Amino acid sequence: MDEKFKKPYDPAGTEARIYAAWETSGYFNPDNLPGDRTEPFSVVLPPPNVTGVLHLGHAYEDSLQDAVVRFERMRGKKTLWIPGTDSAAIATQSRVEKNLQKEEGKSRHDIGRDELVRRVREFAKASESTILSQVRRMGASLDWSRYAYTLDERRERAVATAFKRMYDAGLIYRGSRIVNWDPKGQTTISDDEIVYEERQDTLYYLKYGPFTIATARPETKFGDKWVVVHPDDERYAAFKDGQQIELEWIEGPITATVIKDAVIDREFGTGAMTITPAHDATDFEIAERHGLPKEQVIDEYGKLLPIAGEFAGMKIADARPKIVEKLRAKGLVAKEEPYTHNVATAERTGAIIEPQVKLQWFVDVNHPFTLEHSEIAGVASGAEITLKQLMRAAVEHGAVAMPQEGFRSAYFHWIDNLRDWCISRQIWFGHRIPVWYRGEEIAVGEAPSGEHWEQDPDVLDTWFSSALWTFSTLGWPEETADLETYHPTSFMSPAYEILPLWVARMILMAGFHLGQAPFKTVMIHGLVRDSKGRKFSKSLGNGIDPLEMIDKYGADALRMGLLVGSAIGHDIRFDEQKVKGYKHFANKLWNIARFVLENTNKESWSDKQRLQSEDFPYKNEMDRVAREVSEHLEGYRTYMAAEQLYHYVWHEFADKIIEESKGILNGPDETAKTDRRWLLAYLLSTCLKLLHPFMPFVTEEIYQSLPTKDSDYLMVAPWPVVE
RNA sequence: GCGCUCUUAGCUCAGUUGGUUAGAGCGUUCGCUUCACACGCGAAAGGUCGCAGGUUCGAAUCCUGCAGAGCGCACCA
Repeated sequence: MDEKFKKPYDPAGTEARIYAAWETSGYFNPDNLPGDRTEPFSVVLPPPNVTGVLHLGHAYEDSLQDAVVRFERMRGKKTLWIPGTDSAAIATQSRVEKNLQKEEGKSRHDIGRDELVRRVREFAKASESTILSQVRRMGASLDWSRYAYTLDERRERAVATAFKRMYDAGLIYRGSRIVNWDPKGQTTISDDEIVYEERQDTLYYLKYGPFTIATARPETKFGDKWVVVHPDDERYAAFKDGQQIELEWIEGPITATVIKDAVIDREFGTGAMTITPAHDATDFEIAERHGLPKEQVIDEYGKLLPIAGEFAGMKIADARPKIVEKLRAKGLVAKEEPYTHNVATAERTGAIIEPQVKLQWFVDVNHPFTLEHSEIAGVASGAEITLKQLMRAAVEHGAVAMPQEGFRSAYFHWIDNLRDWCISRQIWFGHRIPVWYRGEEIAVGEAPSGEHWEQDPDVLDTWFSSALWTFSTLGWPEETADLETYHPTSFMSPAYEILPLWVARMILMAGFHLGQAPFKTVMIHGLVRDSKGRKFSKSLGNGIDPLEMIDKYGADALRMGLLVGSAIGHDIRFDEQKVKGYKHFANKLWNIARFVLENTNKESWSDKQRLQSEDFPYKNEMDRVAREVSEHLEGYRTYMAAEQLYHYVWHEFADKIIEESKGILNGPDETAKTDRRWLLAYLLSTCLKLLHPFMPFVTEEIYQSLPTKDSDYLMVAPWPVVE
């Protein structure tokens, strides 16, 4: 027996060495796997932010996916797990900008676009190694030879190609539309990047000629020349659609027009409102329907424009009380009441969103196109379809299996409410929009030859490139062997937070560009929270560094602590005591190995002896566990599999079988001894294999000390096959 | 307003398609330096599975209603 077993298991002294050995073996790359493997199994890692550090959410995600990947690899599949990082454009740029301001007192405009982009790239490159080495410490069996970055050259090509093809199909268009403008970040953001916050404000009832209108935003009202009521509202039956009224308004007398539109909620306020098409989505739609102009009142910095008369140049917050004062003085305020409502804020910057009309690029989700080639169940090749319908069909007919009912409904609910996706962002770091202008001319896809072409200054929403991830990582748009073999990918396990942001858009992109699902099964997981159920956040100071947990208890223990007893899809409360418990379990396994190795000989491991009859129940029981664990893993019930193994190893194998073996091994019956030794060897080797997906390090370390092995590494040892 | 999830032992949670005395970890109590392991061993206490109905031979599990907790989406003039 190896001397190392005389001391307790030491994860810190083991894990780095084992991981390095795995990397050297080349087995993370499916091209090097032993045996004749035909059936592929592929997963892409949800790419962490390139400048980020590993948090417990990643740790959980890595544990979950690695368990599945290792299981499939041992089962003999051609298994590929692709690592990558995401540029997280807005987050990364704003971090560099913050540093620039702090260290040099400069803004991005001081150093210019090229210099800023250069610095952001540099910063991203410098921090890349941190997150990658941290993912390694979790034991993740990723094929590093296929590492991808959302902003590298190949992905750049994929993005430009995707953009062009969608543009040519009429699915990407440029238009003046009302968008979510973040005055602090100075960029548009998508609907999914908005967080609603409850605020206490005042609802002002203003006299508007014969009407009284309610508003929370008097500062937008300067240009309001239309008053809208519901067509069936009897209170306003006397007014006709299109009727003109002279009235006194903020800056003097104006001519207002009555409009009737069914979008009005008769119950709200007085049932009459004036509209500000340039700064409100609903108002914009009304204006579109009735062909009204949309005059800008507030600029990109949240300041009032000249239309606001003496208030021009003021910030909204400063202007509002002064405007109300003036309205009061003119006797135009009928009533004021406290008002609780939700205010849209930007997820990143926290700024209040100012809807603005802007010329932006959009993905049209309702434009019909012909899907020439389709492998998606329920969608025929050559079908006329919209992106929205395609996204729905892929899940509805099972091309993407979404076994969790609740998330399926959430997905459909999201699809049904989906509007066109604004994909342009007014920042500098990211995939620049592949469009060039020269006067009225436009070139899409590649830079055109000839002079005086100007590239669009905006960059693409980071989720545009992320949405291509399952196939851009496999070499698309080239028709690579990888793409042929590994797409659609087998499995995806993202957090529910990014179901719409990412999952749905991957389905959109893979559907349009390949006529395939991006993945066959998606298992959505929950969030890791602190012991009180709160989200981890900097402001709460409740962060837990997974690396610290690994240092203290080992990666195996952390993995088990995150996986056991946490049903996929539900939030997890992180419990350090639980992790500690699994450190003990790793040590228990270590001591089981010590006992078995001390009490067996080489023959016990190589000879396939016939078992004594009373030993058969033990073998059968082990085989039953192996079968159930396999079934659980096949159904992605990792939490069940891990728990069952824990229970079996500790309370059956150790507590009962080993205890009983002591008597037999010290007894007189030589045949019984031989059979028992064989049993112990059989049980240990089977348990190591079954536990390997969950606790790869300790199991591999023990496996390396076995007298005979089925393969050079446990990582590629054949999974116990049981009828 | 629409929708989703949860409510099981002191705490944190499992319990896949309904089937024998409802499980785990931690914690608690008692006893053990027993020759694999004190990162351990042995034993014990602890639950009318949120409440009320229903379906069924049988319900923690399915259906309906109610209560509480959390979350998402929409509206928000």
